[in-house]
Amino acid sequence: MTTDPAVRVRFSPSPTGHPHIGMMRTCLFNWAFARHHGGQLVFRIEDTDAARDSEESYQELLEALRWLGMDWDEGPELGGSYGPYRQSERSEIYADVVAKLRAAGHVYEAYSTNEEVEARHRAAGRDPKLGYDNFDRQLTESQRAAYQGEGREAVLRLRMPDQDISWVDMVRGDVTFPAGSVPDPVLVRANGKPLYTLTNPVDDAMMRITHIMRGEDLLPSTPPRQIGLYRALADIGVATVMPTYGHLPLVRGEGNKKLSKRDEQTNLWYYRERGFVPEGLINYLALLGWSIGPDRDVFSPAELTAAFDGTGISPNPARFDEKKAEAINAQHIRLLSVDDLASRLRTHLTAAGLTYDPAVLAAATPAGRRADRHPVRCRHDAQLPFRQRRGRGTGPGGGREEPRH
RNA sequence: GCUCCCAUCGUCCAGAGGCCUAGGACGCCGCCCUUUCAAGGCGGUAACACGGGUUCGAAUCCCGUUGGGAGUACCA
Repeated sequence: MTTDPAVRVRFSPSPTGHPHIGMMRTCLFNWAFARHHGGQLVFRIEDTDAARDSEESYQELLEALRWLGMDWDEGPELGGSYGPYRQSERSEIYADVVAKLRAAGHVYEAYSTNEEVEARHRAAGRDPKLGYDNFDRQLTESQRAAYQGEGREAVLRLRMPDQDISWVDMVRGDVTFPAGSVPDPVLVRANGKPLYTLTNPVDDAMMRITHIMRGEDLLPSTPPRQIGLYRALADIGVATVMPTYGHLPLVRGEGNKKLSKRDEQTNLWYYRERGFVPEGLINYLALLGWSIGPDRDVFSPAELTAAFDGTGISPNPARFDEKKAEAINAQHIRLLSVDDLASRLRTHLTAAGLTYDPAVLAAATPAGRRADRHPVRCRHDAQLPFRQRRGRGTGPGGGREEPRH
């Protein structure tokens, strides 16, 4: 395999639930990396789990990226030369790859149930929770026929290479998994539908992805399996470029745990509703595992992409600190022009079902920008003049509109 | 259990062997400014997990311990 000098990265979420703040951070790093290097960002939807994926969620993902101002070069709604970009539309491609893998002997049919695997571990005196034991690798024709005779349906598993698997991680340096520590993964379900374990590496290979930056939560299982599969894909001519991996530190919530989907703080819209501006949120997110330079933490998206070359990413997990996020956001708000802020305020006023008077808004905005942490609070300021006019006869802006900027 | 990852103030980041009596930011605590709340100014609080090496010299390199996290699905 060769190393392709042009940078091609991807953002490949599954459309389940609302846009997750951790996911957005992952996308941000990929976006910044692509923009910095003048490369391409491929936006791909991994919707191979019909039971969990939803159209609403997909639409929210699009809206999320647009709101944050992260543009992509290939993807749904846009096209590109490696499409389609929704995995649910790529069935024939996967079927073709599977046929080749099968012909080359890289995959095999497995009939074992989890119970049978555990029973075998127990019988051999091993920990029953060890995972799949690669038992079906050496099934004979007659054994296979017997299982089929019972009406069992097989999953397709990848024959993992019998060597240590190691790679140089962009964030962590050398990482090695000993041979035999990762069981043969299932690539295709018994019902014939491909799994993420197959589609993700296949698409990365076929879309010529050069760098894979994603969350650390995927580190223990995914890279070994993917590298194993990549070798097989190279063998059958599907993969030409071995991507470089970079595993980004986890974003944690208030506890010490990874941000959980049930926590409202993981939902991107939570921040938008609370008055975060995209610039502010992006700035804060970038601070989680990275820094633009010594003793500096306020910067624009443009400054981010100019500086973000993929080096210097911290390997340790970061806690999402809402207070600091708000503080960074507030600095961005103060950087906004009065007109700009006023127009953004309008959205919030309208969303809150409040009427607004342009004159009042114009008067309150400078004060709001000067003082408040986010537009939601400015909104209260914008209402203030009404109260004051009634109660104390003070003019719009409460006398605070003196031009101090 | 097994595999992998991580380890500097409460939190995030700086520090890539001597510049460190460890710096910035958020938070917190004072004071100043201010009709309120903010914002702003000034000051303060607070950390290199532990133990061994290597070295003239270690927050920085190596090993171990401890602690934390993640994964261990026909989810992604």
